[in-house]
Amino acid sequence: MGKRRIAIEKIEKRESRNVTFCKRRQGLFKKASTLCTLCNANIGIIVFSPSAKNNVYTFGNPSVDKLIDRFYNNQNNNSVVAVEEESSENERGFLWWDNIDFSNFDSMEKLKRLETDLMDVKQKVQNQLEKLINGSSSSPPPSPEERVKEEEEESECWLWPSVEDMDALLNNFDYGEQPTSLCKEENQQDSYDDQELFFDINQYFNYS
Amino acid sequence: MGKRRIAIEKIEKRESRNVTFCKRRQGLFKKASTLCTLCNANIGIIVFSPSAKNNVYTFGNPSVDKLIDRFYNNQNNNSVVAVEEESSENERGFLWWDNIDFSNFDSMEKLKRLETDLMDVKQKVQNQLEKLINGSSSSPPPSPEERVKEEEEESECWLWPSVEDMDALLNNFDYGEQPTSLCKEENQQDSYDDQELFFDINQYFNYS
DNA sequence: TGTGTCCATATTTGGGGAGT
DNA sequence: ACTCCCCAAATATGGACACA
Repeated sequence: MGKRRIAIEKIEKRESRNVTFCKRRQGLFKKASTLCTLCNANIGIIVFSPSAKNNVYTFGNPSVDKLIDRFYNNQNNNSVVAVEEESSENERGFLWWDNIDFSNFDSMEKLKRLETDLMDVKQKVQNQLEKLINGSSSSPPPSPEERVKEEEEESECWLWPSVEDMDALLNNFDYGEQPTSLCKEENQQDSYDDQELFFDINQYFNYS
Repeated sequence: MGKRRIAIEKIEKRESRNVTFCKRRQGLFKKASTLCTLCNANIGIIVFSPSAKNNVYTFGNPSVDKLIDRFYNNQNNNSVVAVEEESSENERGFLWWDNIDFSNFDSMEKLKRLETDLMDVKQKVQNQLEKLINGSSSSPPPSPEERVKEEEEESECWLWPSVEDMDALLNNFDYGEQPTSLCKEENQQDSYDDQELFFDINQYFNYS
């Protein structure tokens, strides 16, 4: 890639070698960087310099530490999941959300965001539902059977929990009609934060 | 470096993104390889694929494990020049649901399935909520190390450490991907693996 | 020793199409 | 989903020299 072609073998001249090392290392990192950006990938690189100082150069998106961490964690997950996979009898198979580690949502803040996003999905699903129901001539037209089925489904309002389910959920949280009630003696101890968020969440998951 | 110049920003078209990822990943490893040879350096690279399969590709001369090991042992004694790429995404990052192509759910059958799964997720969210509310101390207390990690992670995509879009999210599913093999100075043979299990659900998603 | 600059040439890679 | 091929256009980088 230069004015001259060079054999891909160790560069003997110390001087040239260092210069080349410097240039190519930069090039490597740049490549990694653009790859990260273009494909939204995560890359970690560790380079041990051949120089006397033996400096270590690293590149990380995100940090190398996190990537190494994830690297090892993934290996674990893989084996775990792989094992489970064999014992999976249902045709459904595992879907990613089966493996969400909810303990990661260790703050209302995080949960709140998840919930907000789910709301978004919900809306989209409903839109799609509408499309399917209202002349779905654009997409693969459902068979007459399916059509019937759709209508049935619709009346059931299958998308989100049934009223019963909703009640169960609310009860579960011992939360009741919070929106209007002023307070719950029992739960007073709970932080106000929780209460508010609670409210929000219920509202989102509620039927609309 | 192609027939056309492309902006260095996330490639939106999934298809192109994957192709580019494939090409550039190979290019990156090749660069690393020649650099190793030319300058007698030691390089380790970990690349998390943005694809649904979440393959993890690694390059190591010598093995990635040894390099990581050496990396940590050397950190204290040698200067480390690090280049940390800042995440280009907004703080929220892309989440899988941002890229769902709902037009793929062209039948009640499929939509129904999505819905069922989402319900599951919802339930889990609620459970987590419950845990948070009922004394956060009850939930499995993270180790000190993990705690620190969590805090660090928080500034980034809260959902998953270093996971920013659907592809990445699917990662958590992460399975079947053979523990990366190490490759010496040459690109490793990418494993073709992978299960059908995911295929099913993935086909519904179109991260364009 | 480690980088930056210039210039000409060696490589890489986007597009498009195809195969596994 | 991931590779490979072809080809042209976009980059990367030797070699030489300069700077800190």
